[in-house]
Amino acid sequence: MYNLLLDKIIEKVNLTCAEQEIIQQYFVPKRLKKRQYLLQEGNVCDRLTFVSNGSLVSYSTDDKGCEHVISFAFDGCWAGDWASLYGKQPSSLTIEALQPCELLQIRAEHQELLFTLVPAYERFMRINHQNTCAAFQRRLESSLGLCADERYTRLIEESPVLAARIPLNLIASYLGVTPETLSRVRKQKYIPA
Amino acid sequence: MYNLLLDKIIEKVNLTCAEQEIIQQYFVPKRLKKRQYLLQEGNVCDRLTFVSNGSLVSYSTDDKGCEHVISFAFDGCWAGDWASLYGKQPSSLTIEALQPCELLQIRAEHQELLFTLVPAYERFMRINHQNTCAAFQRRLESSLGLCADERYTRLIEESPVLAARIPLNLIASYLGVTPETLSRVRKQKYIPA
DNA sequence: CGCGGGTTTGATGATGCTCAAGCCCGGTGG
DNA sequence: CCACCGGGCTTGAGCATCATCAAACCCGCG
Repeated sequence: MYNLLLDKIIEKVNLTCAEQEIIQQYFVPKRLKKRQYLLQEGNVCDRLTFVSNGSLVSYSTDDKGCEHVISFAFDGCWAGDWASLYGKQPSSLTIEALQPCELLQIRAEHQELLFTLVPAYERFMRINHQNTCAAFQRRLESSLGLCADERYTRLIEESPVLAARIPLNLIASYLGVTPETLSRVRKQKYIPA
Repeated sequence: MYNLLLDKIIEKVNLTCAEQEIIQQYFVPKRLKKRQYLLQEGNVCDRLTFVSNGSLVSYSTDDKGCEHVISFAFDGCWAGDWASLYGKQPSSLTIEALQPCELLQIRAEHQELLFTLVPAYERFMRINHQNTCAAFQRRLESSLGLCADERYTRLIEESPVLAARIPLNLIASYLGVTPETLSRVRKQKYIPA
């Protein structure tokens, strides 16, 4: 259960056995069934989640009740509402299990402790957040600069895994279009004749 | 020149005088005139920039030559192409001075050194990147969930400073609409009669 | 077998873009 | 000092993209 977590960290920084022990102590396991919520809009997100196994989706809900997918998280990914977690504000996101999940969670205040106890963990998180920023930036670039079919094309180029594992209506939401539009884009793309 | 930089860091973490000295040594000053480029699309972004004074805009350019503003940076802000800086890939962004700027820059490899020499600096950057993630997330939420006039309304609520200092055509680009559309939105909003 | 979620298809309509022109205003040079 | 220029902003008309609404379809599952 903890193997993937430690592997992912060791991929970026060195950890002694003792440090690995400490890290494990602060991450508590949690299971979610399909369709269960990890976080609901309005609650404060007070812990960071690592996905050992399964998949999660984060989405915001607008005035009209429409849901907009902000991100997905698969095995080895991290999930949470960054704005809530680091701003101590109520979450605007809902996070839900797309499949049965095995998760590892650390509470925000425990993570602060861990940063001090294991500096390498803090370094890991710094790197992790750098990559998250980079990913968000790229996402914004496509969202602002490309039209529907280009966004879809780029998505399947860059994240074939995602395209394969996620139902089309959620991919549509992630791309910022309706399922109908995505359907037409795909038709266009694969039956160009 | 270095005061604002150190202030911003000390706002989040403690620094001894010796550490402040070390940090200063790695940040080298640079001046930019209005309209000058800090980074051009295609080059690798190999340094992180702190704005002591002035303002910068980062934008990506699409196939048709249209520019899409990704972010602004004012006094006390950080700028760079995260995807390029942390992914070692050619930048898809151009960064340009909107006003004469006084900047402080640190090279990526020097920053790695600094992380080790001054752990508090690494902590600061971790926090800084957390906040950047949170900001990107909020931006994506409005971009996906709100229509043009709602995005503009939220912008002037949340960043009146930005709305005051930036010409409308750049705000339009930041919001993902054309200047014409923004103009009509503003008319609508302030002359509702 | 029938239900229901996800996907597709079609017709219609709104939002926001494009193109084109005019306006406002500050800066420059005669 | 004024006339001219140019960039930023506004306004208008027509149009493309994509959303909406509605219905049919497909297929796994109870």
